[in-house]
Amino acid sequence: MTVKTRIAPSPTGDPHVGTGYIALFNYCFAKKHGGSFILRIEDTDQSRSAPEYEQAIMDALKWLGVEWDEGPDVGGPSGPYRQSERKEIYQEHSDLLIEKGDAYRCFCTSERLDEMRKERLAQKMPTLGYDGRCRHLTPEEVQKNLDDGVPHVVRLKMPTDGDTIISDRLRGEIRYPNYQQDDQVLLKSDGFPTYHLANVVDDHLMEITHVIRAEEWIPSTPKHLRLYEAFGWEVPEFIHMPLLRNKDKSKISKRKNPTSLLYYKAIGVLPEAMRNFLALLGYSFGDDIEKFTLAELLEQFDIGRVSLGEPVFELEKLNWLNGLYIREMDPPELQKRLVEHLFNSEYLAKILPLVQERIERFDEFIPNNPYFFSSSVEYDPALLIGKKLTIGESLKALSELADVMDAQRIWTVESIEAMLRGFCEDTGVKPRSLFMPVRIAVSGRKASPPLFEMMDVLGKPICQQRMREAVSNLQQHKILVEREEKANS
RNA sequence: GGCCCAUUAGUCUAAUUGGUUAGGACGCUGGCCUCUCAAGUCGGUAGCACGGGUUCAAGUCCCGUAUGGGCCGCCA
Repeated sequence: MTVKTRIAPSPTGDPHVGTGYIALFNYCFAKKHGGSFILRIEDTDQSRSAPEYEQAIMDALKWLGVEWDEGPDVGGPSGPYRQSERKEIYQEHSDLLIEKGDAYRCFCTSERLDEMRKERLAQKMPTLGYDGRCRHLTPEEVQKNLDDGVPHVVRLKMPTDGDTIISDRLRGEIRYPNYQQDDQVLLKSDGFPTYHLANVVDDHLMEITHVIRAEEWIPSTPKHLRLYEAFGWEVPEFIHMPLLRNKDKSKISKRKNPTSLLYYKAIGVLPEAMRNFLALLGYSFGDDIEKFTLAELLEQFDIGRVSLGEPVFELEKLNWLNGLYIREMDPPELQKRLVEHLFNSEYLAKILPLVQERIERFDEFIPNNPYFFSSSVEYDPALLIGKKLTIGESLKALSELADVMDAQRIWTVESIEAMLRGFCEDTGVKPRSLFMPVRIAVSGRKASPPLFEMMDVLGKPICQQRMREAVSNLQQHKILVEREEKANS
């Protein structure tokens, strides 16, 4: 048996450290066993997927040093590798299941489902999933709905008794009682598959032998097993990796942590350090060795050495590792990489038009514009309070804007201006009140080049992080102010 | 609310067939080095969540409790 693993990211956001993390382990496992590793794009959510994100994910994985043998860009024997291009395959498989009686059409509206969920949550009912209403529709009723053009989904029929046992390489056997599994949607009303169907069908057709994915998938694995069984397919081996955590131990999230690989690249984390650091989360090299190359890791890799604790994504060790890599670098190589990173001609060419009118001598170039060269900025948090706004209003605006910024797909002067002005229209906050705090947040200065141009040059990852920092700074400032007021009254 | 996963210092982890003064690293901290800082180097700090069992012997096995987390979407 040839080992085959995959990373299956969804292009719905910036390249995530978790994707890099899981990709790294899939890659190592495949290569260690002389197998292959494939990249599959899971873009079945039409409303959220975007080609820009797909490209960014591929670039980020390459940056990390994780290379795939098959994928949308390089092709391969099991293509296409983009799920949006495999729609018919899923529909055929869905039809097959309906024919065999393992799946059924469901005509329930999302409104009804929402209401049901809310009610059950309120009543603290043990099961929150689908109640199976359409499971017992007669063929005539189904036909009538179909004839009437009622939108519908296809659901998997789960067994109502017995147990499903998941076998996990790291965790042993996990037993789930079937009665509490609801009938998962396989095909959405837009004809696209959900993760569950697409994932199982593709893993089979692409001959994936080992599914290495995050822990959050454990609860839906019984559904996947049911699908393999219904199709009569051989089940791959499951390996559920621990989930990366915020400092408060919750699942890593962009509100509490920079989660974009682009950000780490932007602040000058070396890819070899990032990869080394990611490997260290949940994995130990052995022999007390903490710094190792990809080749060294591959040499001794053993998936059984993964520990199941919940690793907190803390940057101190990353910084230390990065320093180690910098110190060992040959000075010419270091110079080359530093110039590429911070003083490349493309970057300077974007900065200069903004700075040209604002300097009188070259020696002012960097000190007058430190925000272009340093990843963090410093300022008085009180400056983040917009004109005619209270602290609370400013905080709300900046925090909401940070969310809007996260979802911004295209980062150009025009799109940034549209985003900021659109935000003002949507929220009723005046540009006069908003733009200065944003300027402070991204540059730390009251006087700076024009905001949109400056944000374009700084790039999305840096602006995002500075916005998050601003929100956090203002939050702390608010607490201080409130405490003072209390003391005075 | 139900189910599931996890639990070694502030953080990442070792100890993977029960036997160690529980090891390493980051961080923090002290000394040395040194024109300063950093780096380097030598030291220090701090841990088996708790309670029961099994055993000559438990971080390790079993049970319970607690804590943290995940999932319960026409998201993935």
